[in-house]
Amino acid sequence: MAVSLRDVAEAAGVSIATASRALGGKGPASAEAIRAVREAADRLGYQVNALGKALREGSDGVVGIVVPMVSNPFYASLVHEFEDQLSNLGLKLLIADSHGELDRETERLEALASRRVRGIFAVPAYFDRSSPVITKIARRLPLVQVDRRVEDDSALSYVGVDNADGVDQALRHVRDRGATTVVFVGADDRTSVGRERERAFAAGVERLGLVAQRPIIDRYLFEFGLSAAAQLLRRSALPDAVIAGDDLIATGLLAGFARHGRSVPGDVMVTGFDGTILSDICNPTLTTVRQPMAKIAEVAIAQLTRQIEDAEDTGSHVRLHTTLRPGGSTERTPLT
Amino acid sequence: MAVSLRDVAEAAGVSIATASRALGGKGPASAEAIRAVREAADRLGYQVNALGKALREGSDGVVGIVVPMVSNPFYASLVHEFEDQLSNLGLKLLIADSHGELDRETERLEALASRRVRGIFAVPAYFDRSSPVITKIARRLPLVQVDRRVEDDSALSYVGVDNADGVDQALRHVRDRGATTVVFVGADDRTSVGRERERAFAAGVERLGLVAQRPIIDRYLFEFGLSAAAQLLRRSALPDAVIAGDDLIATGLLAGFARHGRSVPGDVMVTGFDGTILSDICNPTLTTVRQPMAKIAEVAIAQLTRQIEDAEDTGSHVRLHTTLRPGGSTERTPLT
DNA sequence: CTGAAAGCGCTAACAT
DNA sequence: ATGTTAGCGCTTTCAG
Repeated sequence: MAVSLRDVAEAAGVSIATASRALGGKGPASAEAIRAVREAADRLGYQVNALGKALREGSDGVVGIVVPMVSNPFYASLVHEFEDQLSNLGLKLLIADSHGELDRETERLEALASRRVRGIFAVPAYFDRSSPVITKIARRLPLVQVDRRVEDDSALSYVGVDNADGVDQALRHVRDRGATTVVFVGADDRTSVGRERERAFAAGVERLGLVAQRPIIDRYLFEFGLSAAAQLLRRSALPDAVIAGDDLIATGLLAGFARHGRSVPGDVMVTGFDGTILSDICNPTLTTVRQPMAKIAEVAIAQLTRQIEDAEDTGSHVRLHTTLRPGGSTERTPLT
Repeated sequence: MAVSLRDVAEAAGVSIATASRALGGKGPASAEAIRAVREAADRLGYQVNALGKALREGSDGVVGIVVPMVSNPFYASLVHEFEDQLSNLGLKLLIADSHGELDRETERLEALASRRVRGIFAVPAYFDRSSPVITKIARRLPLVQVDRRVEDDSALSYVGVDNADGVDQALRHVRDRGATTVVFVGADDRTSVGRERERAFAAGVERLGLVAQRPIIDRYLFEFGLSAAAQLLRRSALPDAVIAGDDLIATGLLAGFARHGRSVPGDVMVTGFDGTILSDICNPTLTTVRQPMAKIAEVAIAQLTRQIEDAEDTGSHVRLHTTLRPGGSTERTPLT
């Protein structure tokens, strides 16, 4: 089998304790011992067994993240950011995909917890139904909610964006470009994000004096955007602008309208949410509400670190700002 | 701290061994003991410490995957597939991002190996320079190369697609639509995939009697496709078709041409590679060479499983077939 | 500075 | 069927 510390110690002619100190650089060790042990370790191709080390130390340098769907470019980028920044701290990332389902989410969270990861970043599948698991796990170990949160989470940490303001930015943007009738095409209204965006839309419409058509709500999928476009075209009149719940839906709308020969932004304007690469790729490019993904990861990691260091740390909620990035999908002469 | 098996055993009034058997369902245990132990475990909120279990058993149910960049939709989807299928086998996925850099790749592979993961899926950063580390790790534990491979890897397992045939499918497709001059815009020619596609292009051009312009090679990035389009436009004449190294580059080309007022497929046809969601999102939709991602994951997992079960298992190479998926980017009347 | 020994939590012989 | 015991590989008192 693999070579263990014992083998190295034997080969170096020292005790296993000395070998450990020599390699770990923690306790005292003579230069001579260090040299001999290092030499033996090299020669034998020794590598610490992280499991043994972790068992002894209570936990290893692994943190987990549970996202609803890695293949959604937004979460892919987010995971990328986390992996990146965590690696600079010497931490590894265990990733789990909940598919936005409670069962899978529960199972994954339990698995991570039982592995004694140092902490967990979670994007809850549901606003209400995920609450018990998330709360339960958070009692056992450091946990930071990212992007989405659960209800009754005043004791939990959370990092996300100001969705209400984000939707408002989109609404004002299309309003300034002449829109009077608008519609919201969003998703997952049983998630905090879905609810927040949908409500912000309703409130914003009211405040800005716009007219809202009946919203269409389903899932964060390109295919949904596609079918939503068809649905909108079946209605008596197209709105001036469609505010989509995320970039995936927005690009689906774009493709759907194109497929039916409608022009964006000519016949209808479209805005997205997230600021993923998708917004650059589509044609016209997508006006979207950009989330500061690197910053989200940074703040979330800082929060988790604080919780790890101070078990008493009480959860804090952080809302970061979004920025509207104008693209071709709303390119009209602004009103003055 | 957390409640351990010992606590449960005590509470249930049995020995720790009985408790283990009662919970694990492995050895013999009386119905009465099982009931008592379960009850105690529930009451105390016991959860196995996966670390202790893993140390004892030599490894835990974790496998690792190292990809060059999770935020590339192709790898995001691949990771998604792996996570999905592995979870059905009760395995967890530890993910690492090499950024396509040798240093990071080496570090991540070592870390995974030292954690005694059951096995590793790796997309090597380089065809040549990654060879030593991949080979070394593969000697220590089950490893399957995915998508890309290293040189001198006859002893290593590999699962990927027939890139040569894939590029050929694209070439024949544009040839059938009237293309005579073509150009390859690819990337990472120090990876197996980059080389294979580039060579297949050169060979295919020859065989089909087409005329190739000087290729442009850089990285698998949208931004590169964008600048490559500009570069092509600066040349004396635009080719009839551009064969891109992947979807990211292809969509960059599409955006680049659009930005300069050129029509695709009118002025120039474009094909991609991978079959990611990007090909649906762009406008026109992208004709692309689809990789069977689910199948790739399936075969790779089967190979890893075989290696885990049989340490002597000698590496096998599997090349899966690609399928050309026609999109708007090459929509012309086929010649007859 | 070094070695002996304990123990992290768990499972698997082995003995009863 | 159950309990005792021996480690998995490592770090860390505690003596010396």
